[in-house]
Amino acid sequence: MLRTHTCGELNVSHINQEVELSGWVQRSRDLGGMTFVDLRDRYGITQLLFNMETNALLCEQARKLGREYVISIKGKVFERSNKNLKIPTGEIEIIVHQIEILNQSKLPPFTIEDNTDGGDELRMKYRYLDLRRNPVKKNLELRHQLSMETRNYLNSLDFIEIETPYLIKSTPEGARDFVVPSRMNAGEFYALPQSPQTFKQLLMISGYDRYFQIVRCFRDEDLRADRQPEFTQIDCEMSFITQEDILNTFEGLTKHLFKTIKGIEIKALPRISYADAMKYYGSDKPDIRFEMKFVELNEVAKDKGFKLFDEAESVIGINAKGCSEYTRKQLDELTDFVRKPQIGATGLIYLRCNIDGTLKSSVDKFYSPEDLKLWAEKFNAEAGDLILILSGKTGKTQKALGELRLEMGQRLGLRNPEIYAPLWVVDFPLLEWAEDTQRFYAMHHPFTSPKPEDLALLETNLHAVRANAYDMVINGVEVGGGSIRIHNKDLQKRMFSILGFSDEEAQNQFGFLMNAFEYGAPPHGGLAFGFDRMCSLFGGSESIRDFIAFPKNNSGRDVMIDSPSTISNDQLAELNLKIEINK
RNA sequence: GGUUCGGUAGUUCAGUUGGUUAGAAUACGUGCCUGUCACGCACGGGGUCGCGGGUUCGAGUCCCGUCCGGACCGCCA
Repeated sequence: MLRTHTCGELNVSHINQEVELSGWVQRSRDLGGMTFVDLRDRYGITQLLFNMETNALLCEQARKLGREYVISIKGKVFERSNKNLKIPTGEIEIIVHQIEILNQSKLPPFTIEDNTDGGDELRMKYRYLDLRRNPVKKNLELRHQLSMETRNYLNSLDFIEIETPYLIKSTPEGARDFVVPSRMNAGEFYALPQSPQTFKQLLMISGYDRYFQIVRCFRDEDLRADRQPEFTQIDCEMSFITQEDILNTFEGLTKHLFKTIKGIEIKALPRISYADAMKYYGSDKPDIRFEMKFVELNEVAKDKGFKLFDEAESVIGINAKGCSEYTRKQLDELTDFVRKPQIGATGLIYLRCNIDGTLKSSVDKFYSPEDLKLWAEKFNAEAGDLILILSGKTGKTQKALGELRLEMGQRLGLRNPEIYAPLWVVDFPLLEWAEDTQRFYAMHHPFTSPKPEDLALLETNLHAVRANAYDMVINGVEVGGGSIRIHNKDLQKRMFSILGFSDEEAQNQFGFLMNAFEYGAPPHGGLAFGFDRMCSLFGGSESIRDFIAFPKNNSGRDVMIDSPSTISNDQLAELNLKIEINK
């Protein structure tokens, strides 16, 4: 062993002990007659002291140490005359009598400090240096704690962790698959799993009635700050349960994690239907840290001669409390915001509830003061409030107003990262109609069961069928989702046929599952949490990259190892592949 | 596939209407300094202004193209 202690554990109780420490040189402070060196390892920083008077040779040696040199020292623990109460080891220091340089270091391309001077790109290229920094280290430790507590909790409820294969079969539904060529089966490919969905269902059929897995999943889609091509899920499935059992079990997991990791007691999670989420928040993942619910104005705003509203399917608005003093410039900013192509509204109508009690709107011409008063009443508006109104096609307008609601929440400081507001969104539609391909797609996935009371609608109105599907949403982030699955072969076949699969295609792609349904499939269901998102949420960050040791960039590249890359002709030949790039 | 922002010292950034020798901070180097802990002070080295083309007497600055990176839309059952 090159150490008797770590750099984070020595304190006044160790005074006068001979110790041996190893680590990296964080920085040194040369005061002429004496030199201080901060020695760092995973556990902390310990100050080393070299004195010119007592050991000039060693002190000269210490002065030559560069940043990130790896050294091992022997010395004695002393109480400091000037204590630094900002760090746990700040009351002691080591007077060194022997030093060994284990390895030198080039000057790092960015400083290895909490507030580094390095930009994202450089930090990713030298990720192994970035990982030495405290903020990143804390994130990985948080991730570890979350995974441990998840395992503790689920283990205590008799869940067992079972690994499922990574080399599986490509299926056309859902996200694009990453594929892997098979050397032994020329011209054939494995696909990496987008999720272990079918395998966990098969485990239920095998009788492992409480399964979980903290598992890597792969999707070949464009990336975002909260999306990586490979990401981790807490994947869970249970048998002989109802939706209620699933919600309670994983509400319990969420509470357990908040309590053990953050020390926060979470109250019972509110449940709102998908329909209400869209109606009141314009989003299936509403941020309910703040109210600002949508109010519909159709009754009071239409048929008064204002063409924009008259022709709109929906006139809806939000009440931005205390914003009546917004300047023309601020209102213009908001108008520009909603008109951005990503939001897609055509314009923004406002109603100021002035402090003196008067009402002022951008559409005064068309409405009497009494009309405007009716509007204000709908919002329970008080003097000082600002009503912001959008109109148009219902779905699009809800979505745009949802974005505006989040923007106003942000501006008003209502999206406090210290506050956590989890909820369940339930009763999702089973199916989604796609105009471009003129067919239905499963909103969740094709194994999701319809609500029993909506089964009849499968024959009459597919748009209206609701699913036994649910999402957990925290602070506007979809952290998890799942469903009660279909466990009956005929219903599964019916589902595939609704999705446009021929019997043959369905049998070909999912025959293994439907066949299994014929051998005593229990009722089952489950859900999966986005583990990376969960980490970023607990860590108070928007980006999941900070919580992944070796993440990929926006273009799906690992800039450190420079992947993906081409492969040799020999490798291609072995795989029976020929590359022809179409551009 | 699209929108948008950015690329200047090792690093993070500033750089005015196109005009003398491209700056700051930090990091780094040297010297001084015996209680620092973001040590301090002094001095110093450090630039293909992403790349290519164009406009101009003159381009870091304007135009076109291209590469790279960030955020977003589409996409992500």
